[in-house]
Amino acid sequence: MPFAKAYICKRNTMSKGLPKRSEDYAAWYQELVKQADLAEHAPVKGCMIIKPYGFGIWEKMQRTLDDMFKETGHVNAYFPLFIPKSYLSKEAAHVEGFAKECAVVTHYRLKNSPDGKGVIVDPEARLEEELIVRPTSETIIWSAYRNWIQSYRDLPLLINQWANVVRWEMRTRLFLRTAEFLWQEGHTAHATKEEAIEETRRMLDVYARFAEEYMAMPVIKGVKSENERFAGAVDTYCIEALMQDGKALQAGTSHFLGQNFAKAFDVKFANKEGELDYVWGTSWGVSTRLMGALIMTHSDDKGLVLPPRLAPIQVVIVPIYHGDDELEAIQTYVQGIIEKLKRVGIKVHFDARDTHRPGFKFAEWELKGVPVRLAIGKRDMENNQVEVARRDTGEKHTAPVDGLTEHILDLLDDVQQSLFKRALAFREANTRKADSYEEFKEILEKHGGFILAHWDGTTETELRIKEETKATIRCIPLDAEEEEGKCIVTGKPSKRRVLFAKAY
RNA sequence: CGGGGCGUGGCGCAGCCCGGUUAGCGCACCUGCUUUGGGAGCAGGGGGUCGCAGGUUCGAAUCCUGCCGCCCCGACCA
Repeated sequence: MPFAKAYICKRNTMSKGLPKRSEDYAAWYQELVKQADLAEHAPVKGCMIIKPYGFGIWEKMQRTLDDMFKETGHVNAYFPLFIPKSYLSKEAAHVEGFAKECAVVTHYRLKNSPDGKGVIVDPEARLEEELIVRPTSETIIWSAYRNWIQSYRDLPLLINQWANVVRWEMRTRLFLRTAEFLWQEGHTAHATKEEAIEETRRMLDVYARFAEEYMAMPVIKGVKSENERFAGAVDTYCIEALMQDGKALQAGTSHFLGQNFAKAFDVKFANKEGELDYVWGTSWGVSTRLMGALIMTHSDDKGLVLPPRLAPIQVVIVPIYHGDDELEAIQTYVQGIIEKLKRVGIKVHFDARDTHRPGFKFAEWELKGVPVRLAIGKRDMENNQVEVARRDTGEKHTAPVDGLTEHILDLLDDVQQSLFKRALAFREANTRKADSYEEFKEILEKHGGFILAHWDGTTETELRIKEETKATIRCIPLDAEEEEGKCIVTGKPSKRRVLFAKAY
């Protein structure tokens, strides 16, 4: 089982226990990320090292999403990390949005320091045009699309790229907000507005399906208010999830770009009638932030809790033995079990380490969130059974070795479903309606969570609420019912409730 | 950018006020023996330019000056 070995042998801290979520949620999160061996801080401020176990989860996310993108007709490509400074400024709202957090490359050479200590930037080697490290790739991609698109026959253009991007953030947190992060960004071009909007919505649905079916994380699909919209978009759609501490997390966004980038980069096509028109664009992305969402949706005071569909190790087997002979006997005995589990695609790891005792291993695999644990000792072998423990509830039972594979498949499926149901129940219990500003503030202070309230649709009101309560409009839910009401702040008429929360 | 905190073996810390043996503790690591159904015990062992640069002093982890870095909490953002 060499794949699992890399996940377990490199950890450099192993303290007993985590901070309690109820006492210090931020500390719990931070410690969990480190102790479960997902990531650590890099020497560069705001950057992180994603460790093998954390990256293993990300890889599963990537693979699943990538398949979903392919199924919906997209292909992958790769565009450069560096963007000429002039490109960024071609779309007015876009620069405006990103200018404050760009890393800029100004030189291309170092030289030995005159004092003999280390190296310095060679002042002779200044770039003629400075380069921006991409905070997102719309500009460089649309500059290429200009050459790729001439006719309606070139459309739609459905491209995705997996990449790293850099946004120089003031305040960072592992996975949730880092200066450099990994993501995918889809960039599509279409002949009609309707088709582009359809694409925007389709990819939003893909994200929602991924979040719910794989991450077991319920999300609310919605549209952003003007204030929260992506810089350069006409409309920004999003999926919003609720974390265990009652704060909202934007887990993915899909933008309808209108013709904004087409106009900025002069991307025109000839339609069937031979008339020239600007193409319609979309862009959509999810990032390693999903890791943070995953952690904060399911995990508990004992550690990580992973949904089976994204767990790098789905089943761990811990032998309980006296002496080397017994260990060997168990090892032989479980071979058959392991083979069968593998054959149906279950990722299984046999923890044969003789340097740690069972109790230690139990605690460690719980910390790492492995969904199902099997323990096998002499007694079990004699009775042809194993002890089965599920991570999400902590429940243990014994199961016969005969038919174990089917039993485990069912169990993994059950864990997956239960996690989703539990998270959904939590969200429902923490989604409340407020019909006055007083009530709104009270809910926010007492419970946090999502609040559905009427809003007059103006940025002024939105900003005032944000200023006074720290809560923001997470989205206007797509499935919001038509309901006559009055804005909780101004009393002006409103046709539907919007979703508020304090957010990450 | 404001406020707070911290830099001492891999990790977490003590020591610093009040300068003075060989810089200490827990975890981790290595060796051996006994252990193994919920985070093992004993014995032995290795590992440190005390963030960096100056200064004061017979003597600096400790006092002074300057610098650097990181983390946490706020204002902005996925």
